[in-house]
Amino acid sequence: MPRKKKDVIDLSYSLSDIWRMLTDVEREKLRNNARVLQFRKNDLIYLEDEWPKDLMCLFKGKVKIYKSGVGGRSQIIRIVRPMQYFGYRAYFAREQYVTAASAFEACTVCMIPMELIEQFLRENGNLALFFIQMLSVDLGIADQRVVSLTQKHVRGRLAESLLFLKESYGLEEDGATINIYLAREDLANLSNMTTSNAIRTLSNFVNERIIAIDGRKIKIIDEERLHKVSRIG
Amino acid sequence: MPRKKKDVIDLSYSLSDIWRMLTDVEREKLRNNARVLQFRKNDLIYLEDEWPKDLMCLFKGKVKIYKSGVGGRSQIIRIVRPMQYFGYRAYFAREQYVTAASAFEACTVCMIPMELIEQFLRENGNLALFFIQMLSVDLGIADQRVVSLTQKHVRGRLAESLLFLKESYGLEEDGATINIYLAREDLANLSNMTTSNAIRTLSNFVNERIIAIDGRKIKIIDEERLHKVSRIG
DNA sequence: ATAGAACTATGTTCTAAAACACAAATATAG
DNA sequence: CTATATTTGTGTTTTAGAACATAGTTCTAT
Repeated sequence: MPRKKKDVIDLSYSLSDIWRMLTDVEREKLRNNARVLQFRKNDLIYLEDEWPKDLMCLFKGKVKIYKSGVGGRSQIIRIVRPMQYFGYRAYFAREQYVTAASAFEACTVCMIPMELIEQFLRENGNLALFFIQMLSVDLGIADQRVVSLTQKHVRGRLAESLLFLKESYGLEEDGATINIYLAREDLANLSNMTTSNAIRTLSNFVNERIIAIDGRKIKIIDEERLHKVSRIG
Repeated sequence: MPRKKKDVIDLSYSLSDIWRMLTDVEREKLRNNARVLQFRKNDLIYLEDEWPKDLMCLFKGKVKIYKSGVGGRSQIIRIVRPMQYFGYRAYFAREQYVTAASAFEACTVCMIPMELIEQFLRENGNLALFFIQMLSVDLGIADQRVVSLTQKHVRGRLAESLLFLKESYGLEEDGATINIYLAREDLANLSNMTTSNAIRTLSNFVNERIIAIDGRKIKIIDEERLHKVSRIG
């Protein structure tokens, strides 16, 4: 499904976070081993139970990391935006993937063999700290998420997701419409609720003039209120 | 509240995971900067919103890492057993703690300044990998936990917690009693349910001859069934 | 040793959210 | 450009689990 990218890509820019920590020798090795792949909307990037091989950096597009749970119900664990790294946790833990990743929309992803990354960071304290920091931030978010998803009510969880999507992917030119085209089901899977509940609650938000919807496009009318609902419910 | 430990402790044994990766110079620095503190039952070890200073290694006792959520309801995020490290995530993420830690029972904890650890691992690839691996494993557990806590029903969540406690702290000499003395409330906070539900469900398990209870002591009678309940509910 | 506090147990009521059902509106493939 | 599949929207029913109430029991601190 994925196809190789033919255009020349400037890795020093696209991988700048990592690039700037490397020596010339390391940069050359990286250039020789990095592959850039294209994925289409809904393509799978990796699967639960696969063995991790590559560090992935999202160059373009939007990716969801999710986990299938009880009775096929799926939970979106985190979403990836361009310039972010993913797919490396399982390798470091010496485990198979416990999550799967798929493309919300057409994506360009850079794949770098994890062996190479591990080799680099054994010698490169800054790079090691970079990964330690990413993992630490993500673990903090995961801890927070456990409490939000289990303790907040439907309204609070959905409001939190909308704000989270806005933070992650930003707004369109009108300064109000969240820049992602999501099915209600994905919104539900992100917020730990049924699709009906996502639809219903979204309608309620519209009636309360907190948001406006036009098909799958969601416009935030009253961000203040949305924050409040996210906190209080 | 915490008191300094007077007895001499063999750090090379108690911190062996880290110790064996260090040079002689590093070991000397570690010895000069490590402090060993005693905590009594229910003592707080660190608090939400505090700035992290030390890497902590639990030498003796049992610790819970928890987070207070909506309406003061508390969620136990993870539990710590002897020889495990904790308290370092927030430092690496350059954040205040998002969790708190307290002692289930009398504990001995070794505190090592995080500045020292960071300094070591910048130069020591193995030590860096050690932390990367711990964080990666914990992040995988957290991802798994989000799904368990949100999708499993009360019975499944409680069964999972009992098995988890058994894995973490082991069994007593009889080969059946879980080696921890927990209030029903803690069991509830671990399993994301109300105390009443923990009590009621525990009673049900007793009636079904899956476990036996004697006060706070829980004996696993039919581990097979417990696994099944954890999966199916 | 004993009073008071905290914990455990169990029954009852209430409610948020899931499950189900179906119609209408949109996407997508041929 | 249709035809079919998928997604969205709403009303209704059901249910798991929270909330509440109260009593008995076991800690724990003085």
